[in-house]
Amino acid sequence: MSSRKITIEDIAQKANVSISTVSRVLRKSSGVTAEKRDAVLQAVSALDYRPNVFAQSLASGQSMTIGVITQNFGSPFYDGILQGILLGLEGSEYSPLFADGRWQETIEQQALQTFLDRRVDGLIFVGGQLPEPDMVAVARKTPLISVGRTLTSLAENCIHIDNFQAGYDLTRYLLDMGHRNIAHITARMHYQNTVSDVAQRYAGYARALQDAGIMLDPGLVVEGNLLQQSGALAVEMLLLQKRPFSAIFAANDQMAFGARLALYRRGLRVPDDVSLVGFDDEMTAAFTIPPLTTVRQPSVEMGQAAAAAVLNLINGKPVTQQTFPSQLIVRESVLRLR
Amino acid sequence: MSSRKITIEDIAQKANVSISTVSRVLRKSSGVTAEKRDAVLQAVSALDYRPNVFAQSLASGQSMTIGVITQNFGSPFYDGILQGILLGLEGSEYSPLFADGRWQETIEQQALQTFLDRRVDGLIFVGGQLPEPDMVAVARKTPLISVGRTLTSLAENCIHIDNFQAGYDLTRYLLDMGHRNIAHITARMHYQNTVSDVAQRYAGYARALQDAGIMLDPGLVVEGNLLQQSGALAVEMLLLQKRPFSAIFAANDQMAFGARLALYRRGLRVPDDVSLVGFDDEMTAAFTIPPLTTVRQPSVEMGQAAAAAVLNLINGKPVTQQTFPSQLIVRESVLRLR
DNA sequence: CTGTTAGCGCATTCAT
DNA sequence: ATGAATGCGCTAACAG
Repeated sequence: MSSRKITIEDIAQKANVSISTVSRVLRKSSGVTAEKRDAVLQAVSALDYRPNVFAQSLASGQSMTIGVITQNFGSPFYDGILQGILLGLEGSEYSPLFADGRWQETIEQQALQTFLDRRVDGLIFVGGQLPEPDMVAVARKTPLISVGRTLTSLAENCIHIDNFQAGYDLTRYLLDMGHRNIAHITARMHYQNTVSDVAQRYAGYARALQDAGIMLDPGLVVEGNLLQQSGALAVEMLLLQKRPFSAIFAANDQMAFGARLALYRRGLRVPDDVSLVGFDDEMTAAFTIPPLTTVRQPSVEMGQAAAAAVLNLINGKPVTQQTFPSQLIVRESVLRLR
Repeated sequence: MSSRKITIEDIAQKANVSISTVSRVLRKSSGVTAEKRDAVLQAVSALDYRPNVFAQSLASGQSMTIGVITQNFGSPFYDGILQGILLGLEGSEYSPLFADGRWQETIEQQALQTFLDRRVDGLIFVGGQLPEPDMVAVARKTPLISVGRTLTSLAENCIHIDNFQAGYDLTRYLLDMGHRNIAHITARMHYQNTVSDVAQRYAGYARALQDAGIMLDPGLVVEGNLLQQSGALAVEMLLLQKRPFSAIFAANDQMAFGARLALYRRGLRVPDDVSLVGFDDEMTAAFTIPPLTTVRQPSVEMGQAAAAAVLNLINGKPVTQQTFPSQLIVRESVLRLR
């Protein structure tokens, strides 16, 4: 490997200018003669020059990166958001750095630290477990946006759908289909002082029942942990209660899948014996048997919005809380009664 | 924000030593008096000092990072590999940088370029579309490992299962269950001069039939694109052929899910009318109706191996091609005939 | 508009 | 064993 790394100086020489001029055309800052500019550009492509990002960052104090911390690379739903972020960052001078918190707070903490060490200019959390005070502390130093998790003390920095409304509408749909005994599979609703999105879904469910003059039966509300397995367990518990129910509203698709399997194991058909609805519209929801009725969050758009928001924050512009509309996706997992 | 960023110099002052000494204890290099070492360490934690990675990298020429390029953050299978990589890197001085190629060559190319610009010390490709010559060129400059994609001219740098054997075993299993007319849903088998993993699966399928004295019926082999939708289309095509088949072997779970839906739409029951097997053992495979028989690749272990391998390459140690065993996961989607 | 110069924060010789 | 000095490659005043 004889080819020494080429630097800005090589370009300067080949273009017969000073390194500052080279820097100028590269950073497209103040005016430079078209002539010199072309010469520089030519030299750059001729020598296939790539600026050293470390030197750049060290000198400028900016890393031109945005750290994205998600909780699960394997989830199709979060994946949509990541796609959106990618899209939203396209064309901006910033490039994303990804990390996966794996739903474990220590790992998330590490990821955050790594990003902070890398001097990211902005942060996007997709979900997350970190205590809200920590988030606030970070936000004070670094522009921060949260998607899919609502931070009460950082409301403007959050991007989400109206989970209450969505939960209400979904329950309302089941009611309209003639269901009266609607079970609900939720998940831990509070974390530190953060009210999670599933809590809002639950609240919507409760309100819809109330508005319909139906007494909410606490025995029909069971708690899972958002994973498939817990959905199956939830159904087992539900069945143990011996309380009748004709429909199940799972707070996310994963748990709905688990519930689906448990029902199958018990010989209960969907939707003939029990109707089932989920939440998130994961990719596979359309391919289950039967295809699952669920709620779609505009994840890609939300990701784009998140990207746009950090960019704004970085540029000192203010951001306002953004609520996106969700959409009821009606498929075949719900039976019309009577 | 009065607190100016604290640097190595602040530590040096507080510990009454020179910055070089501080640097020494931090880099755990040559001997330093226990006394001074402790003083430095104390100052470090007292001031909560975090070295500037850019300065470090600029001065040392190393970034202490490993770039991981995957093709789909949303796939549970790839997710296992990423988990493994995380595990394998744990404790090493290197931290991973993730990027998602989104199955698009241009994006993958960009991600690679970004990593190269960031001077990653090593690269791990999880799947990928880049032309093999490009990969070879990159490998010449930067330690590189490929997981889930076999590069013929970079064999030692690849980590995979024996896809031929797995395809053979899976087909053999169907034969043992009494099936004679076994359809196969595959995918594009060649990309540039790379023989893809699904091609090996197909070869195993073909050989198993041959060994069983069964003539392979080309009409029973259809091509998809690894996505769910294509599995559904494949079944439609299969049905159009009017050729009888009692089982379908899809080259991956995603296509199996699609096939499952198409069968459902056609009123065909699984496994009563048609048996179905997939490949990859994605998380949801266990939660479909019925649960899907498939092949599990030890993705986490493969990820760990990949991490270990890059680390070795970085340290100048040689690596050898690694083939992992796969495991047949028998579930309820296959009917024993007669 | 353009060249010169001084750091950015740290690793690393080179002396001592 | 330790400190002083040099430079990594680039940006950003600063002069001109």
